[in-house]
Amino acid sequence: MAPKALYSMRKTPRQARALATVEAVLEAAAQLLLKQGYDRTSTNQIADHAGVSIGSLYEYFPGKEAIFAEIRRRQSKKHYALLTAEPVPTKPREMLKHLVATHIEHVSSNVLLHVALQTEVPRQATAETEAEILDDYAFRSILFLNEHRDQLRPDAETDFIAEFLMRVLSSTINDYAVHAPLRLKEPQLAEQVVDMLDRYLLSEAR
Amino acid sequence: MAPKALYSMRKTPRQARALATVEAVLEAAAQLLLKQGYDRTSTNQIADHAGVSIGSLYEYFPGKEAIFAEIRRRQSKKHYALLTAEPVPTKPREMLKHLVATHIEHVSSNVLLHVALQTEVPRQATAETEAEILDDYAFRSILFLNEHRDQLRPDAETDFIAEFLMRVLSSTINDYAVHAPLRLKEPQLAEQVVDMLDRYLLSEAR
DNA sequence: AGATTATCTGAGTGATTGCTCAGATTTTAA
DNA sequence: TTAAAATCTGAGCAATCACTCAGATAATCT
Repeated sequence: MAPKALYSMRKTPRQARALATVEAVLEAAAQLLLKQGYDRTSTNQIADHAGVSIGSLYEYFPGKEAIFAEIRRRQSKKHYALLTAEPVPTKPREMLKHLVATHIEHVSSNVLLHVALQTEVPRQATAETEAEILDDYAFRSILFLNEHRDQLRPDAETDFIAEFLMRVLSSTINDYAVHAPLRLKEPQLAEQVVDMLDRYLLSEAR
Repeated sequence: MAPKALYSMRKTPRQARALATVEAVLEAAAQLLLKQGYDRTSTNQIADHAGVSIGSLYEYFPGKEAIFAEIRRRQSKKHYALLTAEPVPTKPREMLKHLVATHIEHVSSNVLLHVALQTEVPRQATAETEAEILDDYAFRSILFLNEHRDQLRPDAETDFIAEFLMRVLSSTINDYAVHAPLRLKEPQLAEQVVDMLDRYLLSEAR
């Protein structure tokens, strides 16, 4: 028996109108998420707002959670695109600046949606996507760190540092997004994060 | 008309059996949260598991969310108790060690519950409590930082540093709790966090 | 003992929800 | 042109859920 894919799309739209249906559903879901939160948004309501019948919705999404998982997936792709858009700096400090600035830029581009996805939508629905991003993110970091191994703190393994770096970076910025979104716009924040990570990364152990 | 208090308790138990009821409800709610998640846990189910009638439950809690808000409140009190238990170090680096170790200790004491409260329970239900903790936390930090102002980086305001410090610290450890709970037990984690914050705090600006 | 207050009970209610399905409509392919 | 495939429709079902209430039981007070 085939296991049900709870968080991925049921089938890919082949015709233009089908694609429009899917887009409308995602758009409506995002708007309702912001307006009323996850719990108070029903699939029927999403279909209504999208101008689509509830049957059509279930043609492409196996359930409520899958809709928001797909939204999350798209957000991640945007972030990834920002991150790998040329030119990517190669010097450590510039690289850090790039990582931090990109993360802040991405989060800022739609703070409300970013926060809502993180605080309203059940973890499980976004856990897979989350993990994929992190893995890729981590892989690249390890490569990068290895290139500059000689300049880095020798008291911890590269793998640990790579993971640590990314978790500090992303969790801190997410935390500001959730609890103090206005601070995201202050250049001070990016500066201090970069400075902190730079000092941490490039200094000798004590 | 009195505004309904959605997230606080309806009344305080006066007799011993009433207190037992409340405790049983909280205990059952916590267990079910871990086993099935927030959405799939109903108030009737909580009452059943607690060996208490649904009516009794609503005698003390105005709604489902209030139950979990109370659990959150108690967790925070525990953390606070740990944090302020004597002796609290006074030297900056020792203070940092204390903050980090306490946070990790608290989170580790019941990782699953900590994670579930953060990822499953709707934000609103815990937002107030969350804010209270942070405020107190911040207030103490500012006091402390001001005492050692001469040793600190002069390129940022004390208020900013205090907030920054706490957000980096707590969000990083929470992130590990959610995504890599096993790492919490590695001494390496605490060491690196302390080291990073120490370098950041005590160095001159560039 | 009697009165008052606190606590407990649980069947029942009204509302909502996620989702199915049998068939209509449109597009594509032969 | 016509058959097949893709897409859409939406009334309605089965299940669930948070919560109430009218009255029973127990503890406390006078």
